[in-house]
Amino acid sequence: MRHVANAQRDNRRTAPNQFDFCFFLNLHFLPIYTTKQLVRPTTDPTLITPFFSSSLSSQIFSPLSLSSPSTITHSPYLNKVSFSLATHNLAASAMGRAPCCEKNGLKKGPWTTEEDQKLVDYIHKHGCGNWRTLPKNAGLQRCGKSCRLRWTNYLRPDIKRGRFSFEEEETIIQLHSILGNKWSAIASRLPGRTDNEIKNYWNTHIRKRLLRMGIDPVTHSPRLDLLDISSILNASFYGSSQMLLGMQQSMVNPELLRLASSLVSSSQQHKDLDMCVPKGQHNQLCDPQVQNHVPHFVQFQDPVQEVPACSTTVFSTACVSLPLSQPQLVEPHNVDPYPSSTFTDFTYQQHSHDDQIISDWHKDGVALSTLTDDYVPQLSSYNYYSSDDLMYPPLSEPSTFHSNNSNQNFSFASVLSTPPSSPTPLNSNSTIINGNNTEDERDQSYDSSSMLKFEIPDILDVNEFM
DNA sequence: AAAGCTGACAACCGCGGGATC
DNA sequence: AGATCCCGCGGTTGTCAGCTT
Repeated sequence: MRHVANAQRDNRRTAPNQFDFCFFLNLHFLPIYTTKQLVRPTTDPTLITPFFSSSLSSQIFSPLSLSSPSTITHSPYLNKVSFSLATHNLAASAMGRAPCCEKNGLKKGPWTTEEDQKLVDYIHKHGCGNWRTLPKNAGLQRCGKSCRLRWTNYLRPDIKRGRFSFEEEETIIQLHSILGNKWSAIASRLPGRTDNEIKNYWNTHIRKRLLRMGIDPVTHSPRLDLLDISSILNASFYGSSQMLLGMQQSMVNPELLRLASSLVSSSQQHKDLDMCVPKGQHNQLCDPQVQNHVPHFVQFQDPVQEVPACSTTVFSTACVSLPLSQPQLVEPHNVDPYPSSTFTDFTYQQHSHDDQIISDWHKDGVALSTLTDDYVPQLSSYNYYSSDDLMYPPLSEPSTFHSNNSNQNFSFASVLSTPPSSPTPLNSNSTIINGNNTEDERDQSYDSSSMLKFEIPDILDVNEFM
């Protein structure tokens, strides 16, 4: 049965993603101030007030972060000694692999507690020097590679297991938009998290979520081909009351309908990047290797011309322009266009090269921002965190931010992301992402009317930023 | 209750790059 | 300069638990 299930799973892997209607709605109209406000709207206006407060991230979700702190989750394999090596090797053989340890009679598969203890004891005494000789010296029938992986991904004492916080997830997404699948580089900026853990979390949570949102998880750009616009416009989708609610909020807007049609047409015209991509970057964009490192604000932009009153709002990692039905302009004052609280927040010393990449892209973002006279902002404003659920973007004015100066770029991340000089959020248990309670909570949260009708409370004086 | 499906994640693999000989 | 060794990385798989049908 198992192999049948796996075969079916494999088939699913190649199957196209089922379009999820609600994510289309999320995709283009959801303000992305930061996902936090939208994902976790609070009914307490005082928690909304510090909209541009660096302490927002820790405050905004406090009502929902009361759930249990991170719990240590132990490996399901840890106490399961019974492991069929023959079966495993058979499977490996079927996969066409050449098992690296089999020829040496070395054990593979799940680690036992005894093995773990041996490894830990040895490393505590001698350190983890030569992985090749370590297993022999430690009395383990494992290859060095296996020992290293076990140590680095599981046994290392500084590993922070448990659920990912919102801050961590946001950091992962931000960094992934710049670094691509450089999991180790991303992990170096998430203390206590391993690259494997982040990779798994990305693949099992974030990636799927982005896909359902119609966002290319590689480029972090909207992928119109992931969306079945025609099905959106199909009346059959009206079956769900929730969808209907969303439709009432989103599709009723004629601008949205126009946008939908424009998206359909523009989806066929995405090849031409000249209008927004400086020469010299074109080739990079064509290079899939480079694409991973291309912030999406330099990518497909053309649909925006279909939408009036779009502003140029350059985020540190997510260029978001918010379509407005009215040119309600908000110009943030006293906002450092290149604040130190964006990527320069990362004070880690490792991966200087990747830091340079981040820095470079930051500069590129700045450079691009200087082109904003001609720069066509990206149409979509989407929320990475809209998860699997309905998150209908508000079209109400207060929740949209525009600049009345096309040259005015400002980074929401600068004011909404993890506060500078505050490493604690990343380790905080206060905001939990993955886990039984939070996924459910998030589901409930998204389904709630407060989510669907998210608005910035009156107490937030938007005029202050106008 | 059983079968099937899905999510999650530990563990494996091959490959590439740097260090060393 | 070339060969080999070693390590780390990213992609992939296997397995289990829980859920759904």
